[in-house]
Amino acid sequence: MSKSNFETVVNHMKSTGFVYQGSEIYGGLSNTWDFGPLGVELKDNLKKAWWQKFIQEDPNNVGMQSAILMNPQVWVASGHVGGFSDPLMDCKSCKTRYRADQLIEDHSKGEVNPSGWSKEEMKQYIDDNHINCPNCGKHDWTDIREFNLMFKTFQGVTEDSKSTIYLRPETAQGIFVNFKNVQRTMRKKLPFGIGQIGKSFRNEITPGNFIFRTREFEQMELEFFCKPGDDIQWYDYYKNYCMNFLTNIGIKEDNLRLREHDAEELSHYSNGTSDIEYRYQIGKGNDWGELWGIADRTDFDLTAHQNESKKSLEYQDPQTNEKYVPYCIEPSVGVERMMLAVMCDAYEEEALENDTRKVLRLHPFLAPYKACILPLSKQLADEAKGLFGSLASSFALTYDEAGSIGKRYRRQDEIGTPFCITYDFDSKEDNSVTVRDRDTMEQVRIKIDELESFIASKIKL
RNA sequence: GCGGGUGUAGUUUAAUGGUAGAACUUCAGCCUUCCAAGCUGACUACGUGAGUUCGAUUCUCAUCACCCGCUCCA
Repeated sequence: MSKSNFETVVNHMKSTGFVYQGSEIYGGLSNTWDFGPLGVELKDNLKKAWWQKFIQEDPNNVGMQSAILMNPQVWVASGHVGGFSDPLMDCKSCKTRYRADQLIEDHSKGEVNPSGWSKEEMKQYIDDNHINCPNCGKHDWTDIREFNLMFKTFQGVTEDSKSTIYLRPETAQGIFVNFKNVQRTMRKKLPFGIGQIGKSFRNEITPGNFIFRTREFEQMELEFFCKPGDDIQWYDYYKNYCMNFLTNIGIKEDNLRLREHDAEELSHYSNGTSDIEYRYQIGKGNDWGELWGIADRTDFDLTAHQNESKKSLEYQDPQTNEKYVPYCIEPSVGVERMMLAVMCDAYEEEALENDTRKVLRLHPFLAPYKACILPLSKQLADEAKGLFGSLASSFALTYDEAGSIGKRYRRQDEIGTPFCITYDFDSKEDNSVTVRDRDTMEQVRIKIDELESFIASKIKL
């Protein structure tokens, strides 16, 4: 049993139909990846798992799906237009890149707060105060360039600036702006949560590491609203809940850790932020990578939208008639990152007597195919296809008749199929098939009538 | 975006200033009654573009992509 490493897993995903390079036949487009037939199944199953555990099984929570394109004022309120664009400048001498505001803050030891300054003001301050490159000591700066992380596009046929809109950089704001709608129409009382799964877009300065950081990605976010003061308990609750979710879907506990942000790292509006990190083992000295962010965002977002929109986002307590803006706990996770973590822990090269077997030990709930239907001989192909037809409406299945039976088992091992169902020469007589287990490699005889409930019982989360 | 590295079939690779050979994979046929069998055959590659040259996969330049750092985050 050899330890899987990141590179092997990436190669495996590329060569077995999970992920392809984006726009490959045109030379690619940097940091875009397409999910193949197996990748989309796995990704979909991860989303189903999240939805089941965070929405379906939790009487407090409901789901929604907001539009990717939103009124630009949303991003003013959230701080993504303006404050969140990074003013970057490079040292021409040693080519190191800095954030201008960071340089000024560090230089003044925190006494000067350049947030809200224009880039000209910042450049002026840096020149006036002779702030030199911390790396090489020279004063040879490029101009400051605003780097906004939001993708811009235009709404309407004419490309004038009035119709400039953005692709959302996070799904959360779509929830905040619908807080009242959901609360009223679902007749929700605090505490309750609203969850959403969907694509977000960020013009990252440095994307990379395969699907770990891409400019287009999919988030699963829950905004859990509660009474101010109750936030600490729910914050802790969700830290645990998320951690349990991950181990439940097959991520190894040893490869997970919870890292609490310290005071300096903490956003000014946050009462606490933790990252669940996974040991991706990407590159050297970069073992741990952020997987799931859990933040106590206080009433920051709802208050910001209340101020910007001039619409009340207060909640009235039905018992006390007290009115207040709720606090919010936000567990936010990237689907692709979760997929990567799951794959890294599932992949194994298992040494057998004469060879090694590549096997993806995916939780059956997540497996792209729940079972593969195999005729023991091609003479049994018609019967096996009939069996496929009778089960395909219940599960994602595949079918294979090419090559030896052992070869076909191994093909399924590589893509994580938990069960192989072999229709043999006795099947017609005894109305049974052989079910071979991916993990134990053991075989059991199962009545065809009982096959559906057998599989169903094995693939639950 | 900046610095460094890499680029030959799906994968791993070989050779070469005269347009590429293999293994595994895949596919077809034969065979095969439960863990990568065998036999026969087939498909598929010099990332892209330009330059030098009689001729370039090989040399030069550009470009694209990927990897490692800087930075950031789900």
